Amino acid sequence: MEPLLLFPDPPPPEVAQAIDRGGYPWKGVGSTQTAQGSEPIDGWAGAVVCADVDAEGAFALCRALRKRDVPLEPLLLVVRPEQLADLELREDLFDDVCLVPLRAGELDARIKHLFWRTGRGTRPELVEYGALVLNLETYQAALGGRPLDLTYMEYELLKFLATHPGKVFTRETLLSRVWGYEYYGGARTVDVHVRRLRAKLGEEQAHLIQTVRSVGYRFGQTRWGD
Amino acid sequence: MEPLLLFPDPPPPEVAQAIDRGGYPWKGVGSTQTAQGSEPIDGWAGAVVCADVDAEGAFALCRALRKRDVPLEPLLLVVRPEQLADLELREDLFDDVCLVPLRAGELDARIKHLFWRTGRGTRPELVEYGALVLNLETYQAALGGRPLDLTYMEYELLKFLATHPGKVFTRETLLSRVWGYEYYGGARTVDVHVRRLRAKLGEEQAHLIQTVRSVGYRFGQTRWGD
DNA sequence: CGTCCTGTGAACGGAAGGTGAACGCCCCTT
DNA sequence: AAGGGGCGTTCACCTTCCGTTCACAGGACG
Repeated sequence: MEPLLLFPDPPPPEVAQAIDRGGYPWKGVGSTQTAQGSEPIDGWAGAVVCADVDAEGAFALCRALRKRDVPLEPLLLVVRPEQLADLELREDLFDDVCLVPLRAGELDARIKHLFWRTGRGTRPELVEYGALVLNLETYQAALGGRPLDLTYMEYELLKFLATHPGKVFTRETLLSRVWGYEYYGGARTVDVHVRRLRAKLGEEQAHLIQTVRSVGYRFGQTRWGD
Repeated sequence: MEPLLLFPDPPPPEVAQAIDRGGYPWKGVGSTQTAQGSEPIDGWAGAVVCADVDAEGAFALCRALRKRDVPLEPLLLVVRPEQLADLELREDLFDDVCLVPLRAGELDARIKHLFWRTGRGTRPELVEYGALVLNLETYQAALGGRPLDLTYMEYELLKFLATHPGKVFTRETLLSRVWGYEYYGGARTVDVHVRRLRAKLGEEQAHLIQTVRSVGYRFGQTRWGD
């Protein structure tokens, strides 16, 4: 795991101890310049900036970390209660705040939640497989940025397949899972929908849906098959 | 401004006082059921859920508020320090935490920051999407400066759609969210209102409301990246 | 070579949504 | 109290779309 950036250097003992207890690697940084120089190859996992002593330096660092091409996230600010008022016009500089003196477990819980947020939190519900992206909220599909114009059943079928990559489904299974349990109709219907999906995926990506002879269909690559 | 939801009912005095000091309107809610029943037409501005006494009830409420078609945001959880460990597998239920006993100004600062993050609170009186502007205070709508003469339901429907651009809503969802939970009527009513909205938007902008066949309606263009 | 199985093209039929109009309710005016 | 206009709702009709089916051809496998 990439390390957390901690300001200042050395950081307050209680903060460093709390982060150590959470098991996160970290590296102290004393100024904006050293932050650039000592940045890991894979970047920082996040930052914990203590503004309790050198408030000006802390805010300057936050600003610098945010103005980069890839703004650093998440950024947790540690301040004294009296400094809360100073945050009013600096909302864009941080993602969460923690007050000193720290309370047991609070810093750890906040870091956990921040990681969860930036990892999976507010993002729209997506189903992704390679260049294929299905947006479940907007009922839209795209392949390498190019939007796919799918009908309802095509979308549902592709969604089901893409959420179970590599697995083979019989036509009957697909009919019951995608069309509905009570569905009673010809199994060849699946074939036709697969054909149209392949056509819309384009010759390039048509192989994403593979035929497993005498069994059914499979979505996605197999590591040792093709 | 729409009120904040506060749990439980009545909320702890120190929490209620802190929110009053921030100048936010609020309404106490005692259970998941009453939360539905007493919800304002324009929805809640957010929620502050105190889990210090009735933790189970608080988490159940959070879950209910998040599982809706339009998840309630932002949601601030208030817990005792010993409860921090209970949050580990419930990261999706809240946006921020605050510990009791409260420290001066902390709750207020957190609510401010949450509103800033979610984009509401800063200017709740306007809803903008491209050339479309809805003035929530005066109940007026304009398209590229040209005022739109909308009826009440047309305005409400357009407002709801425009505040959730890109997302698809079924007719049933629109009926329950725009018309009200207890509404019982034909789903085709939505179609007619959509038609009139499209007509008033003009041929140029009629595409702002898109039909998603077999699903419902969607407002605005796709947001793939941002 | 024969048989299964799947790909392919086309056609059918039904469902979903657009459209125009009418109904009924409420409120305002006279 | 009667009349009328605005507005939300409902209905009937029609068009378009698309899911389904069929027949046939091509390919895999024994």
